[in-house]
Amino acid sequence: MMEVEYYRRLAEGAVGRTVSSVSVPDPHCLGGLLTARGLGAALHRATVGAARRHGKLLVLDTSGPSLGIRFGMTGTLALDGHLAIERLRDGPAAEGRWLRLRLRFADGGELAFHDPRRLGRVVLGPDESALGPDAFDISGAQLRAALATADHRAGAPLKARLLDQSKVAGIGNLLADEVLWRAALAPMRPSGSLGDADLRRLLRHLRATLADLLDRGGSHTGDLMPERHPGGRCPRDGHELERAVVGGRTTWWCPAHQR
DNA sequence: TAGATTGTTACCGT
DNA sequence: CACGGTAACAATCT
Repeated sequence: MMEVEYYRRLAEGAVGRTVSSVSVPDPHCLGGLLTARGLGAALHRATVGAARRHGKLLVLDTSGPSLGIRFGMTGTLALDGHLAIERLRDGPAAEGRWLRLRLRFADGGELAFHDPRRLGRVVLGPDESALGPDAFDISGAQLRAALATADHRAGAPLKARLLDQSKVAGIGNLLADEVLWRAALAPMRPSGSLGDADLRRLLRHLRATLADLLDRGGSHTGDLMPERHPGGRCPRDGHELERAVVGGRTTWWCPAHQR
């Protein structure tokens, strides 16, 4: 999601520019019933009004319909030939090998969506109502509500709730592990079991981690990242990390200090 | 080579 | 019905 914020910032450079044509080298990237022809007709001569982000969804509002882009695991964006993430500058995306969608602007520039693994999707009029509050500006009350469970229900594991985009929008697998590690909370704890002190600590570390990793360069830049392998050790106390599948994703945590 | 992968969603069981 | 777990998707990388 941090990555998507980089894409949003890059896409701000498209604001005020008018689409002259749309090409879709890989129609597989089109979501729902959208066709290349339909997308082209909808965006032709549309002017980009804003580049917004809601969780991992990038939204380009235009004078016509809004364009929504989900990046999957490997999608990335380039504006006027400049990739959003510098470390990918010389990568295959720069060759155009995985170009899935390209908007050309009347001024001669272009916005390109590249996606090697093709899990990303492009839609018109994305449904944002299914997304919870954005992790960047979630309040304490909203976080409490996101983790709350129905009476007498144990609830999903804490990490599963954090990954649920309808509860909190924008937290991915690596970020979830990093935040829980920093907040000293075990990922499999029932989400409804957190007390006030736990919730305050989680919110504080969520905010700090987002700011920190955004500054460092993305969700893969966390302190836990280099230790996510068999034999990896906790950077805080040196205890061997444990691995399990929680919330459907590979999860690494320190059994010594995460409770 | 076998296994893992930064995400989403349809489907299934409780 | 609401909730939560699982597999599938797709292609690449280690």
